[in-house]
Amino acid sequence: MFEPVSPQVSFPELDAIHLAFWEDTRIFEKTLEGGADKPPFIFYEGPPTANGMPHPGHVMTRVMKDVFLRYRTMGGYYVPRRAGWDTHGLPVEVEVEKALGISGRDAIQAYGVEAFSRQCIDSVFKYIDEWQEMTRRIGFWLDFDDAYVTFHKSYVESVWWALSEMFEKGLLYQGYKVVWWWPQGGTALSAGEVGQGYKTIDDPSVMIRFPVVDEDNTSFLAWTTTPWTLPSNIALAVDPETSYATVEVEGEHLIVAEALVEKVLGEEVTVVAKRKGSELVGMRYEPPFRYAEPEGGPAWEVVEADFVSLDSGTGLVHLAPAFGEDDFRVCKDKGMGFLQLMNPDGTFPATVTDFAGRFCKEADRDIIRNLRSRGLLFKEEVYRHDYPFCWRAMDDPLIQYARRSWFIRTTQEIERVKENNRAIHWEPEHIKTGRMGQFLEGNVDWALSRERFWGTPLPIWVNDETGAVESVGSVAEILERNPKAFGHFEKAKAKDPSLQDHLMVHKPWVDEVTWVKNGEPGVYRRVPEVIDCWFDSGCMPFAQWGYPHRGQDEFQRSFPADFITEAVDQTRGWFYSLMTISTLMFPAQEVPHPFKNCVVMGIITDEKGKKLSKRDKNYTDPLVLMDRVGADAVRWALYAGTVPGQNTRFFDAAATDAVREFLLKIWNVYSFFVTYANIDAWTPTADRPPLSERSDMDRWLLAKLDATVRAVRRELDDYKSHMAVRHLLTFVDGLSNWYVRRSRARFWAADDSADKRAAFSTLYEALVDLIKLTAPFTPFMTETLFQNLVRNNDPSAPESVHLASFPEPDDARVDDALRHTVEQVRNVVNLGQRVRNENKLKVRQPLAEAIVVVADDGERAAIDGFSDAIREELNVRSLGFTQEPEKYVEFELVPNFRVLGPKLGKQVPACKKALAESDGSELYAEMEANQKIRVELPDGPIELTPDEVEVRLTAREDFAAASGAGQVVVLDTRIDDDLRREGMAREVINRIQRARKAMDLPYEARIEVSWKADGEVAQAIEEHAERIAGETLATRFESGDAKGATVEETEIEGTTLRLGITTAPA
RNA sequence: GGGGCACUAGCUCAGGUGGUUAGAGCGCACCCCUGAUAAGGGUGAGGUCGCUAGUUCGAGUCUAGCGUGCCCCA
Repeated sequence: MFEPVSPQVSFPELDAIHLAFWEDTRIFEKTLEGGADKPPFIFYEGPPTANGMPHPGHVMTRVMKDVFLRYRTMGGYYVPRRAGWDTHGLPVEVEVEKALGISGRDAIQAYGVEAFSRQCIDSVFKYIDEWQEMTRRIGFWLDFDDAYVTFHKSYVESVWWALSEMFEKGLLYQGYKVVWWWPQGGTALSAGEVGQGYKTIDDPSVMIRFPVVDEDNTSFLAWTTTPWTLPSNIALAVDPETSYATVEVEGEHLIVAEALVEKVLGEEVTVVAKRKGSELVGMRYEPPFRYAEPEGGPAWEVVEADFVSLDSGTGLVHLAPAFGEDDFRVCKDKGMGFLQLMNPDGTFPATVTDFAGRFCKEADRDIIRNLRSRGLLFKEEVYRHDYPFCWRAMDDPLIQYARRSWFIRTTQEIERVKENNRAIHWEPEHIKTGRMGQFLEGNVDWALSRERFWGTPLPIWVNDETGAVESVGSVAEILERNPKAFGHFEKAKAKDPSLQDHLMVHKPWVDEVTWVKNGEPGVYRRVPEVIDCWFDSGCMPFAQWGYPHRGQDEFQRSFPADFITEAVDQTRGWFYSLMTISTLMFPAQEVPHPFKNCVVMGIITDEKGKKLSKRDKNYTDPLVLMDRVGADAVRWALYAGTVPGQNTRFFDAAATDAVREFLLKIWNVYSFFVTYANIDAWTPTADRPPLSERSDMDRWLLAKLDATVRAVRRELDDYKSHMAVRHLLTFVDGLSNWYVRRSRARFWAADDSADKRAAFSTLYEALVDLIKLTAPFTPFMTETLFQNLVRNNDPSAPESVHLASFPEPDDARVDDALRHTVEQVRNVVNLGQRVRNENKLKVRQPLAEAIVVVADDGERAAIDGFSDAIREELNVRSLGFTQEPEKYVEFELVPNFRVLGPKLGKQVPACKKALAESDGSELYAEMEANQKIRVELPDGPIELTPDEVEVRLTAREDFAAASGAGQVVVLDTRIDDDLRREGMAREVINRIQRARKAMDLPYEARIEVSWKADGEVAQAIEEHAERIAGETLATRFESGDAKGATVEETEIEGTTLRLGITTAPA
């Protein structure tokens, strides 16, 4: 027996039951048992930051991870799933700053770095409960107990090891990086922060003379909106392809882009000479200021650059590499020198005698005045543009400022990174050559260091006297150099035992670690920087195990990963850091590594395509949504609606649809099955007729199921979950709307026939395989079905559907011809229903005949095999196949382009024309008779075989007929007395059924009916009394005064019918 | 400014290698069923596949240009 199933179901309630069940019985842990005997399937969890609330985007990546991991688990793999947390970086610091009500480096230092770090460590798991609950609720199995954490000492030591290796290989170096700098705050801002602070302001726009050396009375006219950077000028940039004109203006010669002459200098000028930009390159000029000599290379020359625009300015751009990213890049490429005449606090240093101590932007006016007084200023205007300010102090402008910074020389090994990238299976494919490929093409060295507090400290120690540099890869290496290096930390810990050991490798404690070396003067002290937290997470393949200091075996076993998935924003984030670090660290490893397959999800937006944001409240909290519709609905909506790489408009309606379109359909079939199985006491141990003895309908369902199994496996193997979803939907439609609908009578049958046993067996087998097939997608509902259908009846069955095996292809079930036939049959039924609809012939009214016209003999016979089904669906007494098709249809022969295209080439249009102009019926007859036809083409006659043409049938208009997909269905619309009375009888059945429903009778309840009617209706009832009684489960059905518990009076074709209905005594 | 992605029915989206009647769900209209029933189902209307060229016997699908939107970077 099965537990009775209500057609009404609350999925959220079932969720709660299964979550408890899985936890109580430790199903997740059991999927990991026997790991040594199974092939491993390695997954890396991209560590989220738990100091923000999870939102639907996180739900999406989590369910996407889960479906492939469950699939592999059921496929017999050992699939460990270790959680991880990303815990370093600016977002954490900002949260803490907010909580403390402080802001900026100085404020943090004033507050105390020690206390600040301790606040950070407390903050990183602020929302860990919400994260774990969301993860649990959505059904993503993840091992949180053993999570890796990026701030843990052993993790940090692994990262140190990686950095130290890179340092030894010369891959880690110090250089300059231009950042957006907040002078008043003394800190760089991240791109995200910069983006938040734009204001529209007016800046001076000045054109300055740069006198040409060796050309008398001639100046370059260059343009800038930041006069304060002029003392640090290094070069002028021109576009090599643009034409530059030397123009005579009031006795002097000025060089500007030819296209801008009129705009800049007016019409009253004489062009003296023209030169291409490339000819100007290398020319020297007098800089406007000479407070200091540039270092590291030549200066004050014209160079070419790719960003010079003619939209504004003069076509020559002043370059100050210390204060512009483009400037820096161009000057570095050309090997130019460097000059940075500006203190980090935004004031001019003493060297700049005229403006010493002045704040950069405020000095602009004086600088312009100075230039004017020396005759160098040509023109001054006001330039209105968007300029970034500090988002925390909107009066403070940001400036671009070159800072000393540590880099990883990724460019040195970039070809190997590219090779690795090419070997990875990206889903969607275009990431490989597109977003990631292009990113790698433009690769620059990884700016690694951050002048912040809460991060992995850069493990570089510099001798404060000799400048010698050392890197270390572990605490042990430090202790070798100085056994008492952490004495201060031990002391602090003795005073406060709550101090976590993890903090000994963090600021400020690690900054106190020093050592000296025998025979060497000076003390080794750590550099102040911490590192980019993307480097942390990129180290996770080995750092999660503490490798190489420990966890050697674990690392070997779990490297590289088979599968990872995150959203597209990780392309330049985690995906890049994983790939690059792995390439640099493990040069001998066969590509791809450290992951083989990567599914890149798009981002989730609201229904209008807008990014989800906490502030706009344009999404429902995932937990609230799940409590409303259940986790499976949310999961299914995401699988059905998201395609890798594509943005997804996810809104609550999609989850509601998922319930109706998928979950409830399966539930209805399940409920139907259990109801009748229990009535008949059918159990899985009953006799199961062999496949060969089952009906076409049964074998069709199982053939369809098998095709679905193959398709779903193929798509999941290929990481195309959205395609797998479509196959499942198609199967469920066939199961519900064809198999069950057509087979219901077989389940009602009173006797214990072989056919009924076949029906139960088939439906049972299909349901069980279906839920296994679906379990990775909707783990909750499928568990319900599995427990009741399988586990309840078989104590030896797996304890959970998630411990069961994923369905395998079964060659015995394959029957492509049968699947094709049923498609044809369903099409015939649809066409017939269309004819009825168009002719207003309700299905209740029987008709004499349906005539099917098809162009193919074999198909005709196959369809005839389903005659019963078609006759019932269409309510016709007979199904016929006409001998004279031309009476009902017109034939048209069209080339089979797929076949004829390659064969005929340019003659295809001629062939199509010739066929269209011939008499289709004659051609068809000829083809039927000879299995070939002859067609005259301009280039000569050709012969066509049946597979080279396609026969199209169109219904003639003078019949009640419909055509489509190569078939025509004609209905005989004549209704004689006999048919009409049968129709009336069906009306009577309909009225009694409605009354039963109104009486709320259980469907197996027997009734007694008395009826009263006149004329043809009475005659119809008498003729069909037995059938009426049978279908309505009436044990007595007789004419007479309508009396009973319920008396119904209705009308059938103008005749009054009175019905008296009583429940029959048991 | 650079790179990437997208543009298909009123809405949300599918459409592996180009093949001639472009699909689904929702919504809408009409209807059916009433023993899966506070469910289920059918039929229909609705599309110059963003625009313009090109390649091809044949383009939603390939190429180029343009337009619009989104994402990443600057």
